[in-house]
Amino acid sequence: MNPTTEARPKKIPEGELPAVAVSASPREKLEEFLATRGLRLTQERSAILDEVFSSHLHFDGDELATRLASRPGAVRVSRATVYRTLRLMVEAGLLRRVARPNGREVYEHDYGYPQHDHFICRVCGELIEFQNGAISEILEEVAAKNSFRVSGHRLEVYGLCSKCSRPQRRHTKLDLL
Amino acid sequence: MNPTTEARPKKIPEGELPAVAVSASPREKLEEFLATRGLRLTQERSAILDEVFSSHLHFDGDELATRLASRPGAVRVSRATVYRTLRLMVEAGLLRRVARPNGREVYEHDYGYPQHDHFICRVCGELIEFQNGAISEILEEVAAKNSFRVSGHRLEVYGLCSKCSRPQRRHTKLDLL
DNA sequence: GTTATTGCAAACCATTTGCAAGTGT
DNA sequence: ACACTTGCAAATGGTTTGCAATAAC
Repeated sequence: MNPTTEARPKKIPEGELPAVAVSASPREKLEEFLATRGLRLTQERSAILDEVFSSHLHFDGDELATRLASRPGAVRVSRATVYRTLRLMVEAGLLRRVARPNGREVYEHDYGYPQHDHFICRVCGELIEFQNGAISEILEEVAAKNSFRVSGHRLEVYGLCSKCSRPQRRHTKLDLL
Repeated sequence: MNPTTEARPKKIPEGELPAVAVSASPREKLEEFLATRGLRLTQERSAILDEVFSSHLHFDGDELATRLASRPGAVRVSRATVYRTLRLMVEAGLLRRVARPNGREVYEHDYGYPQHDHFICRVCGELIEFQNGAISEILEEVAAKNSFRVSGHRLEVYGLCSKCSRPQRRHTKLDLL
């Protein structure tokens, strides 16, 4: 019940990191986060962490659970725990949610990775990342005028990717929104 | 089964409308849309249309269904029909979906209303609209570089509204993402 | 030894859908 | 008459949660 920050190993200089400099590994970051909450780094959480950061791809809870289940010698992790842990990792600043037009919550790395947004193809559903500092700047300006304090944003740009905008377009069951 | 555009009353100059000029009422637009699809403007759809355009507020399917149910002399409209019609109205270009961080799909007018985006307060959940043409321009540029063909976007800017960023902040159960 | 954590299965919950009855043209 | 529509209730489907068993510190 002690509210002071007694357990805070290595004060990491957050905020203005140069878009590439990673001060600590995702694992360290997670450990730090868990410590400050009196939570534990269990085998399950560790396995999830490994799987999540094994590649820089977008994924959803279900996929992740399936991937974990198919790892040969690893700990079994229930779907429930996967979802619970994903929530933790979002709170810890390791992951970020990126909505997709079909109800599934899609995640991506948010730690040690520069801010970016996405193009989302209405046909094939592919996510294409892009970076543009001007957008954040504009948002800050507009926010100031509205006395709004920005802490983050989610920008989804819909349309057709180069593959799907070719002459002979195929029909896919994906035209929501 | 005739694919020609036989029923197209009043060719409306879409696209570059001056942000205020409304060429036809939402009802006309819906009728036109339904006609081209061989669909009907039923009492239920009509009632939903009225309710939807009775105020320029954001709403979700559930809310709308409840509102409709509480209208004294009006037709009863089932929840299922409300959802079905909302989908139609999105396709017709009358409504647009604006995601909210809690799973419910939020709608807003998209016809006769200028393109805009939203600030979303993490504390009170309020949606504040703002307009900024520069953002769309930037997106077009970046998209061109990525051979992506933009058809629309959804930008949600999270943070604190002026009310909630005052010194003594209250605690609310709303801190997702 | 506590207290946090997990797995399971059931619960959630907004939205969708099958189907038989009803309605618009 | 012939689709298109509706309402109802059941189904969906990703995500969450209650609870007893289990593991971490």
